[in-house]
Amino acid sequence: MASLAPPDLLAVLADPTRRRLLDLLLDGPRPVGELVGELGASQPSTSKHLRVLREAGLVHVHPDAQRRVYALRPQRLAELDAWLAPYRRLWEGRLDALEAHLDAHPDPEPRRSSR
Amino acid sequence: MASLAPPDLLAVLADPTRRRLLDLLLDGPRPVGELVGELGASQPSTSKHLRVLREAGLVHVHPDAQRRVYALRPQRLAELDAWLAPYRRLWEGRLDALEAHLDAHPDPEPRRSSR
DNA sequence: CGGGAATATGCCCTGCAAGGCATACTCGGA
DNA sequence: TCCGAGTATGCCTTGCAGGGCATATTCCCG
Repeated sequence: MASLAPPDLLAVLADPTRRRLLDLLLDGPRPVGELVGELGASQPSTSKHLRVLREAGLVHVHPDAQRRVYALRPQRLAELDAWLAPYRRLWEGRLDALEAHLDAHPDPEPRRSSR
Repeated sequence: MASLAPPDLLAVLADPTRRRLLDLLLDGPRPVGELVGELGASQPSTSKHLRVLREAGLVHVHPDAQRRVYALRPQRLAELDAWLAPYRRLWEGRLDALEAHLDAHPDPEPRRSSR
């Protein structure tokens, strides 16, 4: 089951600027102008990033006169959370002990080259 | 080599091939050869991706003769989980009302002239 | 109506990441 | 000691993402 429908999501989140945008939106919806200000990026650049976020379903826009108020849309991130699930079991469980063990022994008992 | 100051974790995960590698490793540690086989990618390419994963702290290598057995290292993913936390609260909680509201406004139409 | 504010788009340019190929390296076994 | 299996690396090329700039677009207001 491809819990992570569009691999896009991770790719979209790969950009620090976009993550910063999401962070800013954590405080609540904001018009582009404000985002531009706090971001320090140019307005066109910001708009483009917002578009990417919008197309990824990570934000939502709500027109207010000539303004566009962007708001967070966290649902999509639930998919990321789902993708993470199988791994979470690993880092949460006692497997960590095994991991630590391996980490401490870069070169344990050599095995036979049997296949 | 900075183990504690990894390259953008999300940037590393942005690559589908690398995610596929992680997925494969969910089943347990494997030598490069096997990974190459199941991945369908070339050996050099696979090795490069593994390197990126390794430098990001997402996998761990354990030499076995001329083989390199790669294993998952989920800890780093916990960071991603942590990053996700503030958003999780949103999609899990009381924001449902807002979401419902947003749902009533199909916004993702770029071209909308019916005003 | 015209002007101006707020935002989106299109185009161009640059840097970087990913793939392919050949090759260097490192073991273990005969 | 030499050979071959298994893996890493270096170099080159290409496609694409992101930034900047100018401009189109859409709206409010006087």
